[in-house]
Amino acid sequence: MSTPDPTTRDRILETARRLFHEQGFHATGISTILREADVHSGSLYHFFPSKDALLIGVLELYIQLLRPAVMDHAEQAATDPIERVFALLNLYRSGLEHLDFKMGCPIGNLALEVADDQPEARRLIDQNFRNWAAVVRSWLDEASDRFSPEADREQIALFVLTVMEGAMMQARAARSLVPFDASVTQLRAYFDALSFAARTNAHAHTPPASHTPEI
Amino acid sequence: MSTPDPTTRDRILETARRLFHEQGFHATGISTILREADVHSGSLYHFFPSKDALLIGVLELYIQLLRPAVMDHAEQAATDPIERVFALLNLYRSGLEHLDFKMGCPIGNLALEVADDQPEARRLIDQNFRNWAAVVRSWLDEASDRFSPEADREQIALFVLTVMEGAMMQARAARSLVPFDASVTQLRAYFDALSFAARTNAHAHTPPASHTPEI
DNA sequence: CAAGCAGTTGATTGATCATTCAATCATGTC
DNA sequence: GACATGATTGAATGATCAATCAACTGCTTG
Repeated sequence: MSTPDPTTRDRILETARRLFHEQGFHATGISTILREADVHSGSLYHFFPSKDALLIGVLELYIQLLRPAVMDHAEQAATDPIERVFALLNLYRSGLEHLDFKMGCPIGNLALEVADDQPEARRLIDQNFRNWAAVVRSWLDEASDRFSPEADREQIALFVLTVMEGAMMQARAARSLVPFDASVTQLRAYFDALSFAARTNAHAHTPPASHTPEI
Repeated sequence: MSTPDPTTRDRILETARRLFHEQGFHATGISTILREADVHSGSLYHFFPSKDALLIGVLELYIQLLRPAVMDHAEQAATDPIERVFALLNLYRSGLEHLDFKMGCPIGNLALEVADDQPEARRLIDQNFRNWAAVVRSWLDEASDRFSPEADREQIALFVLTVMEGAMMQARAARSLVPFDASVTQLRAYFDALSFAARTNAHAHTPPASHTPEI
């Protein structure tokens, strides 16, 4: 009912998306995609002129999936905007656990595998990252009362993405949630400190914002 | 003088290391390694029985390179242990800039590309991460006066690695230092907050260490 | 000088890679 | 029912992949 008749194109995209996530882009052969999607090569090349074009299609699919497959679940898991940030991180934590550390963030995986000779794919990976951080940013803005006016919420949103990706990478390598939980715990402590600073920002004892590099 | 006759094995390892970093593991063909190292296939397979074994050799090489090629430079760039942490991050920043965002952290790249069917490689990637974090941990311990006793310096060291890897990934995707600098700035603010909390830890107004998940 | 052996040569293997394309099928239009 | 168009079939292409191996070289040791 909800998915009455997936198009051939959709079946190719979904299979490629899954295999790129499971095995990586280079490690996934076209023949495997054809077999698992139950499609012949001519059909694939009818819709996607090359493997690179297929990757672009997958990255566009991920842009569409961000809200329904990721962010909606985080928003459902918590109502407080700050708690939504950590609910989001917890979604990725659950993914690690359930898939036995075999797969990390699909965009992160592609980000490090896709070389510079695929500029369009690189651009779409960047767009995925920007959209992800923009949702976090919107949550932070909802909780603007818990940040001091000097706190750069755009930077903090990028920082949350940084922590998620770095924590996923370490957890996969260690096949353990320890580094992931450690990173999230430290991020939580930072958020607590920011909130504390916001509550006492009229005083003189706020931590100095020194060492901020020129950008 | 300093490198007076690299052995064939060393030449293979160094070429493979460079190409894996530039292009990734799967994207690098044996034939390319052979050409650029000026070696014939039999010689390569005399030392390394398979491409996977070559990857293991490269990862062991990286373990050896950590101190002389990375950490020594960070220690030379700053004497204060906390500043060494940020000097280390600045080394990676320089790498991004210098190489036009084409290459990130070689270990991080491999961490996301190497699948679970190469358990020995995965273990060595984890070892590289652990050694990296252990050096950071040793610096944090040197500056233990700037952390409150409750601050978990082991977790913080893992957190620094998380931030480095996540920031490198985002910077590469964006082809911009903005997300990298944003992440480092936020990490610096966290360190400042930790230091501030340590200086005032006798008071009642320290941020609550709530929401720490059980591990 | 003989024997042994680590190291090297380089052609060759079969498998798999991404991609092509002429033929065929399904569907809607005039 | 003729025609056009989009979609599908599936065998075939040449390139490249990792890996093999018998022959050969140069050095060391007795």
